[in-house]
Amino acid sequence: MVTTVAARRTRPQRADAKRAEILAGARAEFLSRGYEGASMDAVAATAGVSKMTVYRHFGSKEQLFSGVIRQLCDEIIDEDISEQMDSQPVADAMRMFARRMLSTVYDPVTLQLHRVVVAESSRFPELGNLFYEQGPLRSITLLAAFIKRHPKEFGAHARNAERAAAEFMSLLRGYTHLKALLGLNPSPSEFSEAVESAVDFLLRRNS
Amino acid sequence: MVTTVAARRTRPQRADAKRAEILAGARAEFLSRGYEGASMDAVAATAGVSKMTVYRHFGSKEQLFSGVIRQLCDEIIDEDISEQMDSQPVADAMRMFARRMLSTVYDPVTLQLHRVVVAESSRFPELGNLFYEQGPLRSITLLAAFIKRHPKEFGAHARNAERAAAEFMSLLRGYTHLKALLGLNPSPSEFSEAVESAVDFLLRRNS
DNA sequence: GTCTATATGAAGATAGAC
DNA sequence: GTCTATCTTCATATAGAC
Repeated sequence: MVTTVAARRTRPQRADAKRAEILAGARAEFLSRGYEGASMDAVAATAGVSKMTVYRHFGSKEQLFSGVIRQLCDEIIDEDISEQMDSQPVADAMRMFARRMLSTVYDPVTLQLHRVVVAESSRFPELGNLFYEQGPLRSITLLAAFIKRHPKEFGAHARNAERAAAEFMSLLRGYTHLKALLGLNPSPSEFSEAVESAVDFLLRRNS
Repeated sequence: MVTTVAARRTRPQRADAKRAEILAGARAEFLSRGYEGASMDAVAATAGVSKMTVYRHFGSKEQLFSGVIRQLCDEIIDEDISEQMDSQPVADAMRMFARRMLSTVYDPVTLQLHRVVVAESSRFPELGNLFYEQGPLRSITLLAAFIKRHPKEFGAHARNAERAAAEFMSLLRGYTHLKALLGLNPSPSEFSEAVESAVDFLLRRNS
């Protein structure tokens, strides 16, 4: 009886561990080679399991890919910084928000995720949706809520907060983001310039 | 002698015709399936030639891909509309420029090209460069020149015309472009709102 | 549940006839 | 120059032992 109980606990745990290793291996493979370029052999090798084990856990390459992307979309979400933003001057809060955004968006993993999801949006339309909702849309919504909490500072922008938030983020991304996605190396000054442009836009300080 | 002369003209023309057909077939294949997903068998079948002919003309899949992307980058360039812009009020010229940009950027072929080039920017870095230079950079440069020709209307923006032009285009793209790349269908009102936001930004009409 | 070994097909690239 | 036929490799997915 004792051994049975132990087995009941241990076996699923080991299975979960394998599952996590497979996901980790698949993540590396899909991010670096894309959906078509990735091979299930390489996934199994990287995860240190046999290919059969991969198929037992995920059924097919498509389902494994979907699992990897969903996990990444969940992980990449920024922590909610609304409280920290509310405890400082509005302009400082905006700059803080902007810098957090940039460090997330230009993280190499985020860039690769972006490339892969855009590339496979025809084959996996629901992943395109998921990526947009968990990424940009969350940030826009969070920023819009902040704007609404400070109607005086944001003036007319507060009356259309979602639109203002999206425009702020668009100025923040600029074409620097596209350059990074295309493999060009943006110069560091582009980031600080983008922050100032976006903040000035929302606070109407047209220098 | 007559036949020789005729042959001298005809053979290269036929070879060029085949070459064009191969490029057309390859374009369809690469745009719809991506680099890895595309097959040389399918390219040959779509072009109506044998696979050997494809290899005679282009040597390898990589070279064929490069040829296709280069051709697309050349074709997608907008005609120069500077003269038309100069012959009307500045605000109207900006709206015209904006609408042209949008119709180019949201063209299905452009969207697919964008997806593929971003996806393959690691394997083909020079194509990432080319795409940026022939696409966004050309538009930014053209718009910056227009701004410089009208320093009075653009005020402070004219003193940093390249930056102002890039910011204009960033507001114009907004997140609508990303949504389109992710397979989400933007609502029509997003386009006209983006045009007004971008124009208002540059002309400092903060409504 | 996980392994080794394999079925089955398709890919990129080439040989050799004409 | 273009074709048919083929080489070689590697892919996804599975069968069967333990």
